[in-house]
Amino acid sequence: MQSIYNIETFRPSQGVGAHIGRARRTIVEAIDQELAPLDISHAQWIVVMLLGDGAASTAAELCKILIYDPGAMTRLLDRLEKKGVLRRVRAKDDRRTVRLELTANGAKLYPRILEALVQVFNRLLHGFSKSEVQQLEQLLLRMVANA
Amino acid sequence: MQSIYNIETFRPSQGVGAHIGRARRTIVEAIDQELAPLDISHAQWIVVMLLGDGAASTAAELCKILIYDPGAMTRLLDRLEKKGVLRRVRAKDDRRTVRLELTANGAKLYPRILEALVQVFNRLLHGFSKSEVQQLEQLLLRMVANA
DNA sequence: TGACAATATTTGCCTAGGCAATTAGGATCG
DNA sequence: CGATCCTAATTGCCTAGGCAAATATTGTCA
Repeated sequence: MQSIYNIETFRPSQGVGAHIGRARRTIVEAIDQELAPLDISHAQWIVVMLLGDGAASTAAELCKILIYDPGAMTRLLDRLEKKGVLRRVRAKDDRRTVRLELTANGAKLYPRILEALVQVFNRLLHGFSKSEVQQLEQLLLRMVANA
Repeated sequence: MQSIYNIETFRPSQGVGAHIGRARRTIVEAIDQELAPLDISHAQWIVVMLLGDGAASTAAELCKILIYDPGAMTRLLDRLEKKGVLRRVRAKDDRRTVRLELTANGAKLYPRILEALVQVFNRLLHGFSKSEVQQLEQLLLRMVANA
């Protein structure tokens, strides 16, 4: 299997990394604008999104998924708890872990975040066929799987 | 043109956004590990990379490319200047702008960063054909173009 | 079992980033 | 020319994140 890049010809600002970075910043910026009325930071709506989606239910899981510092996560969760978005519930089976649950207010937030995401992605994916979206997802998945 | 996602079936943790986020975090983490001996943060090596590559030469350009706060950029550049990585040169034609130049030390840093990037991307893109890499780049470009 | 490693979370300390206001230089157009 | 708007960079103030150490709990295995 040939190498993709070599040091003589690689231009970092034109490589896959630069494109992924730009795409990610574009997405975050667009969703932040969409969610501006909710007065919630992007780190915060990502967490609410993952909890609402059921993709994570503890701080450790969030940190793993997001490659995020546990100390910073504790404080991020503090802020969301103080806002009344979520609550911490000590798990019975493993008393080290704290289960995170959206409150009624947090649960109301989730569909609004979802709506913003759907709207932004449909705009950014305008002109894509479904198979192109799948292709994109598959290619990214394969990159991550190589880590 | 059909919509890609709709609010009833969209699972954010499985969408394109989540994959892009994961890929980006995976890349940054891998490069940070590779560059750990240089004692340089990822925000810093990205800047050195863009300067070395010639993709940017002023703070404003960096901010635009990176969607980054100008105040934070000033201080990031302060740190790199204090480290002796770059210097600020007031432009003659437009006295508002400060041109950024890598110092001899900064210029020595660049190939090491390049090497780390090439190594990491070749690993993460293992098993990709060149046309698949191009496909990935094109799909991401089209997303950003829709912004 | 008992020592020891591993995991989940939290706290302290320091660094870094976001926002808004400020300063300075340029561009535009009457 | 001059009033006004735009752009580049910086600063102050506050918030947020990274790292390392501490605490509590669970898993491992000799």
